[in-house]
Amino acid sequence: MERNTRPARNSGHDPAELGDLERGILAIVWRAGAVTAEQVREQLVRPLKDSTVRTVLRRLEEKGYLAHSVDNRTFLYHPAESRQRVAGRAVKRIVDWFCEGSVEALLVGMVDSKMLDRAELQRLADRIAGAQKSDPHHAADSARYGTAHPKKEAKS
Amino acid sequence: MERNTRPARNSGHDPAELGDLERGILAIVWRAGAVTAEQVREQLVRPLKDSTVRTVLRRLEEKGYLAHSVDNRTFLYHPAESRQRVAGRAVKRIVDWFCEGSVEALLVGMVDSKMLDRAELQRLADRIAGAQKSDPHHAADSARYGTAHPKKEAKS
DNA sequence: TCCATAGTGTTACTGACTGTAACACACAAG
DNA sequence: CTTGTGTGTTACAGTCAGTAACACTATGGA
Repeated sequence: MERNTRPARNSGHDPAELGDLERGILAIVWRAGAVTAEQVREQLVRPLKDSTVRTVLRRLEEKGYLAHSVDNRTFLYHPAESRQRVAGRAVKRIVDWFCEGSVEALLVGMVDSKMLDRAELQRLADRIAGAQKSDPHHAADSARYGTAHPKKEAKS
Repeated sequence: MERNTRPARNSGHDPAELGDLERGILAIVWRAGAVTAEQVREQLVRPLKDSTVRTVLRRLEEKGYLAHSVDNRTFLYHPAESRQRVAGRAVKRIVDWFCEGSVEALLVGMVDSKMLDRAELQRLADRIAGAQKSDPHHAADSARYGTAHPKKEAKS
């Protein structure tokens, strides 16, 4: 009888449902492209035990955000999806829940909350339109939006 | 020492951090405009005890989503913020977390995920721009984006 | 061959949060 | 004063994230 007694926060697998640490680690992986648990650990601001980092990485993989390949006995984690896609899905959920599916309402809300002004929105729309037209099949980019993080040495 | 041992899922107060029931009840309040716990209960699909509903309403108020006035000994809950604003904030968080603040990256992700096509984005941009121009100081609207829900009796 | 090392797999505990609700208390009406 | 009706308080179970210890396993050198 499916007792819906539990919060079931993570039905499916949605980005907003990540904890701070998970999100932080996910961000590190996205920036680096591919990293080992050790490398992730090194980039953390807080000192965490190695097993902690690995547990989180494993959970992120279980949740579908990461994937890994084995490079000579060592796990090399890498994104399973681009940040943009994940963000897009997360936003879609929000739009469905809070704006009843209306993207317009969302954009209005953003402009409304001074998160975005109409001029910028217009510019973005133009740029997106342009980008789409000139490159209709990009999809897994990651190093495009000025991370500006010198981390790079992620052992590629 | 502030042990950051706890998940602290709800730092501040963010919409994505709401449970299903909370979200559902919040939606009901948004639709109705102002309701009593009893009315909310009536609109729920699942049969919940009156105290359950009231607890959730109180929690939503604690979290800042709702506010209430007392109408002759009875609480009348109403939204503390418009859906659009809440959605806007939620999206902002996502953009900050997953797109490093780049709204453009987000929009790209949405287009990318087929959540939005560039033509529609353009149309929306135009409409928003127009709306903004004609009414540069609106801020706490709520009943503007065709909820299309026959409010009263919202349980349609 | 055998051990130390590096890395993985397993298991677990704690605290926070949500869903759900019982129970006690207060006040208005009859 | 009794009875509703509605509020305030308290609680418990389940889930999840943060955090980590411990066990296990190859691999390379002594």
